[in-house]
Amino acid sequence: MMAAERRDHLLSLLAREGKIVAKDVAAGLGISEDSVRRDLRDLAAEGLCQRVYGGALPVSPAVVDYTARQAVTPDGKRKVAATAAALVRSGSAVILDGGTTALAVAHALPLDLACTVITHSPTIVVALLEHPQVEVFLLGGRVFKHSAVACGAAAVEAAQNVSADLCLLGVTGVHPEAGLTTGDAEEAAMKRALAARAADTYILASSEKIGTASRFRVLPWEEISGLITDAAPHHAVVEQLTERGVEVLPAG
Amino acid sequence: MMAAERRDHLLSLLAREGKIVAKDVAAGLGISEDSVRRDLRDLAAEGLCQRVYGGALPVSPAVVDYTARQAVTPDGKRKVAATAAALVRSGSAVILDGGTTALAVAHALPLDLACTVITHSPTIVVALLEHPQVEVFLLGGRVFKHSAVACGAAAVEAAQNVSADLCLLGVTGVHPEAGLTTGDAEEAAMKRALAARAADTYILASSEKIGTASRFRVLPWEEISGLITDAAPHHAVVEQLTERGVEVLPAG
DNA sequence: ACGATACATGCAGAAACGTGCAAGAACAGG
DNA sequence: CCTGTTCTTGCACGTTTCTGCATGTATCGT
Repeated sequence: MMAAERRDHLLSLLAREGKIVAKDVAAGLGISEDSVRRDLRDLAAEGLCQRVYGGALPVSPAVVDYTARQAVTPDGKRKVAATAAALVRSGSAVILDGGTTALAVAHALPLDLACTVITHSPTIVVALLEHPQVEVFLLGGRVFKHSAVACGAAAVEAAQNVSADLCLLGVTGVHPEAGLTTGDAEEAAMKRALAARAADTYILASSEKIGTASRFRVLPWEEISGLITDAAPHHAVVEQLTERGVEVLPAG
Repeated sequence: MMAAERRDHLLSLLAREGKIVAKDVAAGLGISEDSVRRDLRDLAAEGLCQRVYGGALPVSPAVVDYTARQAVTPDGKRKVAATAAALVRSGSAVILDGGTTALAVAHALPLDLACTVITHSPTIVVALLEHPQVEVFLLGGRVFKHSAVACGAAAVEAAQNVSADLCLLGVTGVHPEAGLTTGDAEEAAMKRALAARAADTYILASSEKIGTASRFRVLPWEEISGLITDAAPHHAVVEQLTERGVEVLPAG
């Protein structure tokens, strides 16, 4: 069991169980509590968990930070969402990812727009309830608390049964070398499955995502139709992407 | 149960119930009252709650969403929900219907309960995000705007792939002759599909539903395990149901 | 006013913690 | 192949924190 492996184990355990008890993990993995404590200390230093007496807890309970994120939609996300919403034509079918930016897109859709939205996010569904003309198809599966979307084998399978004109994907990292990335492997797989079911795929990337990379690759540049961002067109990373042939739609 | 975990528990309990009784919490968590009091003292010192004799209250009673929720969730539904929530055992799998009563059940589940909830309601999923220990499986399908649940062939098919110990169904009509009814044919079919996947099925029926009937039959009396209602046990219709062999669980 | 209950405080055992240290593995450079 | 370095890991030790109990005090309901 290597150190990095242990760290991953701890993080996934934290995501899955909502807490970590140092003693139990040590016993479970057959390593000393000291190592567990050391790892937890490091993770806490990186802001990936909150150290408490006896173990660790998520930085802030998944729910809390989700609702908190939901409370305020930063200006950048709103601009990106508005530009993305403009891509949705009346009568078309669009696959909408989960996450706060996608949620902003749902809110940004014209109230009288008639289209079909396919999503794996219950939050998006709830948001679209106030769009009477929008037909919603929900992809089911195991719900990942962290991002409040359906993931896993069942969700991917459900995605195989739909097709759409457009797919709007959120990611957490947009990097010239690393490509489009997100922090969870299951989510990455789900996003790939969604993108594969649409004729065109656009990435929603508010400026703070530009130039950063997360752990898991979602898609290579070749497989997306374009990137929607509010970052300045002359931004170094954006220019690099344009050179690579990525179509960048400026938002704002 | 770690100290930090306990604090979180207390805070969420406070947010949900609007008050904390030290003795009850101590008994509920199986810890000494001293620990609870110590925690409450600390929380009060941080301004996160207001210490009072016997327990604690929120810092500002106005911000408690409990009161707001209480306003929209009638007393009857809350009682029914609480009784239904008590049926859910730790580690079990429960199918939860859509609708306001089922939503009340989701809110009534203990925050530290570990179980699996299967539902076709995005609203329920969102509500359960604040239950870190609850594993949620979402059944996808075409979303019916009227009741905000997934219905139709895809949803019924998705339901075929799950099994549960318990199914909690809401209906709009409970009538001795007409049986259990609801206002939409698709929803009725979906409820049937859900009930078929659980070992036991209980009906959530706040008192205003008793004695009324809607257009579409959901299930015959024989196929349910019981009825949870806040209607008086000597209510004419309830007595009739009891005579028919329906197990009635009083909520109150 | 009085009994019952809740409370604060002090205390002791237990558990968790941080730190220093040494043994071992991985690795680079000679 | 050897050697020095660095990193990791487990252990030992002293320290801190937690928790339940006991004691005495404060507060509540009647």
